Amino acid sequence: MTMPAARRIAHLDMDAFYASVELLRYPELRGRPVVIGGGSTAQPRQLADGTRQFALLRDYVGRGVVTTSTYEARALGVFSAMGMMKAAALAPEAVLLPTDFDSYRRLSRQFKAAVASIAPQIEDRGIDEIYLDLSEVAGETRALAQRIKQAVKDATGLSCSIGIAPNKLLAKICSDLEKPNGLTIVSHDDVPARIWPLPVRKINGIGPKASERLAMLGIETVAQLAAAEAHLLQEHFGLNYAEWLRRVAHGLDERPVVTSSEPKTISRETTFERDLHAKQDRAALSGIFTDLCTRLAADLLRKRCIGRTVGIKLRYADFRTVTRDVTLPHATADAAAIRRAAGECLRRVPLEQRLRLLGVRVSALSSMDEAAAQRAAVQGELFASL
DNA sequence: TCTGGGGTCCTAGGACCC
DNA sequence: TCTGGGGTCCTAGGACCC
Repeated sequence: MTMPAARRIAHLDMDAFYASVELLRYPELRGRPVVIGGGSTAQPRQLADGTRQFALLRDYVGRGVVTTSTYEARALGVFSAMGMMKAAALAPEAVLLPTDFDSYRRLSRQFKAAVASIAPQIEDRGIDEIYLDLSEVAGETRALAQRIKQAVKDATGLSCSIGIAPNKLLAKICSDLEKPNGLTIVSHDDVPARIWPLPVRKINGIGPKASERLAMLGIETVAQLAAAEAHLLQEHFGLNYAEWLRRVAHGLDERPVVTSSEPKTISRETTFERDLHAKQDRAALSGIFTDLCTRLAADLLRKRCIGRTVGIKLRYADFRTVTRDVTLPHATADAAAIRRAAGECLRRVPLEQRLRLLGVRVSALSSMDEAAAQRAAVQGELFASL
């Protein structure tokens, strides 16, 4: 029997990415707690003496959340996804900056291009992280990782953390172990010593709900998960998830590094500054709804996509979320067609309660250009048959 | 000091078809 | 006309991730 060759997989994660990009632009903020996000639009003001004046977190009012924070802000308890008002209570003196996605995307392209020049097998996992398959790349592992880190630094001025392991599961866990500017290499034999002591929450795919339920079974570490009775996990999590839990607890994961993929859904949503009522705020709501459809149609066009299923999402004041969708006879990217279909969906949902969020979504996507080519081919056949 | 916006994947029931 | 088994599509909700 032949065993497949062991793989060499890396996970590369940029350190506090958005915040670090902002520090490139505003170096005087180094060492200070800085928070990005909150839907804030306030740009720093240039003063007459050449210095800049920044907004402070304590002056924030609104319902935004923290997108990223510097390590100094994290030391004060401010983390991603935390409500800004809560963050302001913890770190009133922290500097508040608005998000600037255009800059982050530009730096993202730069670091990925730098990595690709050394290791071309890249799986995109969002703006600030990637997986790499290094199995076919020459070089001793640590030296290779150092080269990649240096290439990222040279291209962007930013640091990253890299984990290298036989699979994506372990590489992802590793990249987090020595952050920031980390480099962690783990083999399968290291799993008991390096992975088992960690809380189960460190596993990508075990979120707040699952870790809560595991804790109720007395399972808090990966070691305890690895030692858990199979039937106990099956009772509480079902056959598939229980089997997955058992495998990841032993560090097993065969997923390939996927170097290209097509989008499945494209969506736009917005949380209102204050909760809106379908009747009293009908005009405002209608304007927002149409605007979402217009922006969504523009996104579809930019990505050369059309979609056959149109859906809405709404969130009530009490945070309950409902969705409705409808599948059309033909795929579309047209704002008015999307608006009509989404309007039908909206009519199927109760609207007595106030709303805090409205979203529009298009799925069952296909390529605009392939669809056009197929229409042309069909027309050609028709013509030829005449 | 209540909780953004953009995604992916999974489950589960019902319709519908053979 | 009392009841199958498999497959696919559609819809709704939820967990999770960045």
